[in-house]
Amino acid sequence: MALFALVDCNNFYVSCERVFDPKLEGKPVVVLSNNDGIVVARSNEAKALGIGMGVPEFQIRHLIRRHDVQVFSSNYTLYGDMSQRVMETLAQFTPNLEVYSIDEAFLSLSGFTSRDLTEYGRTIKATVKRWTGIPVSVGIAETKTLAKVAGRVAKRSIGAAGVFDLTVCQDRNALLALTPVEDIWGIGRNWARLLKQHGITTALSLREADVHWVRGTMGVVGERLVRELHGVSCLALDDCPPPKQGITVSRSFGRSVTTLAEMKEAVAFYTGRAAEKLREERLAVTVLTVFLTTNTFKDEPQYSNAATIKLPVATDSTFDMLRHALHGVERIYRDGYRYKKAGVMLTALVPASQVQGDLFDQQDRERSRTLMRVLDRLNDHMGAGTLRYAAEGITKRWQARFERRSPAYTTRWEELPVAKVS
DNA sequence: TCTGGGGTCCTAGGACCC
DNA sequence: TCTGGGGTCCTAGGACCC
Repeated sequence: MALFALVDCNNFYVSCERVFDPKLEGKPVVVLSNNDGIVVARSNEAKALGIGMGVPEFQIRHLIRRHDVQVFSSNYTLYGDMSQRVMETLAQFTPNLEVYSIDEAFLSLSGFTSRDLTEYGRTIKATVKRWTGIPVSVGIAETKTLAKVAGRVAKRSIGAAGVFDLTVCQDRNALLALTPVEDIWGIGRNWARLLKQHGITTALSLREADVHWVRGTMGVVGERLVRELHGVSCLALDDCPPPKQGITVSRSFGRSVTTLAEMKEAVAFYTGRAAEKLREERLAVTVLTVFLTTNTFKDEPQYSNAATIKLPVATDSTFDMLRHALHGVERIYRDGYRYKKAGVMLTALVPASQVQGDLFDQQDRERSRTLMRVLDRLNDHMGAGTLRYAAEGITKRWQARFERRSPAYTTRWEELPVAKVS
């Protein structure tokens, strides 16, 4: 029988901030998205105040002021590093580990059935807390979907204290009946609405729904989900993820961009970042898309467009990508609009080691590769942006704001936390 | 004044081929 | 009257995830 544990970091970004600033413990804390736009993580105290996920910051200012909510800009360098520490800790417990997202992992526990799994879950939870400072909850069940349900119980039930094993649960049906459909992994807003229209409101009623009807309305995804709720594992542990299919870098601007020159600077910057990620994955790109858009929330003239460029030869060189990307911007940019966002997408990726040559390719690939290697190493060691392209510009007035960002405690020497003894 | 960013998978429909 | 059938590939769009 298949057996999974879902390990989920509690309020992950908030917990990362708390590790380095314990005074935040017990207080309402939120972390904001890029550009300090919306709420992306809340402490339990912040949730209790009614602060929703994805709510724009300006809509909750009154709550922030009244309850002295601690607000942070997101610090992805810190969260990425902390995530890696958590995942390395989990890897101590099993080689069969799927890192599902920045704050979640599935562990295969097949073959562990002779143990007391709740006890094992507690050991995992305690070890992660001790080694990284991050609190997690653990859900255990025969399928990934049920492990998610178990994880939800682990988090909410006081008795569970952060660990819940569904396989030894006395009354599984009652528990599924207490799980609203919209809280099931794989059921989003649209499907929840549709299911409710048909009287399906809980995980239990979805499990008991007619499979053919589900297949007809929700396709194979829905059918798989119903089977998973029945305890039939359809989603295997994916412990060696396939190579990325696409790389996107896009940002909202800190203030509107209204000139072609500034737009080109922003796109040059995004292209540089995308190219770095591409080289990290040892991939090369064959299709590059540039897009830009005005602010759809505003009542003003709207325009958005994209240029897709098929490259003659797959490349991982920032210079190649810059040339095409900037040409793309020139093609789609229209004067007279206030732009809010732009981005670069790299698709149709191939392994960098297998790039197809081109008879008419005049460039010295080897030289450009050496240059890129030097550039990446330098930026890696000396800090991002140490060496960058003239096309990115100097002023960067378009750059997003992070006004309340915590220090990069774990990844920059000059921002290391200091312990003072008095 | 102020509304994120980066992904995956599935499906339907059209083009094209034999 | 009556205009094949089946496969593949690609793309756009819709759903979802964190």
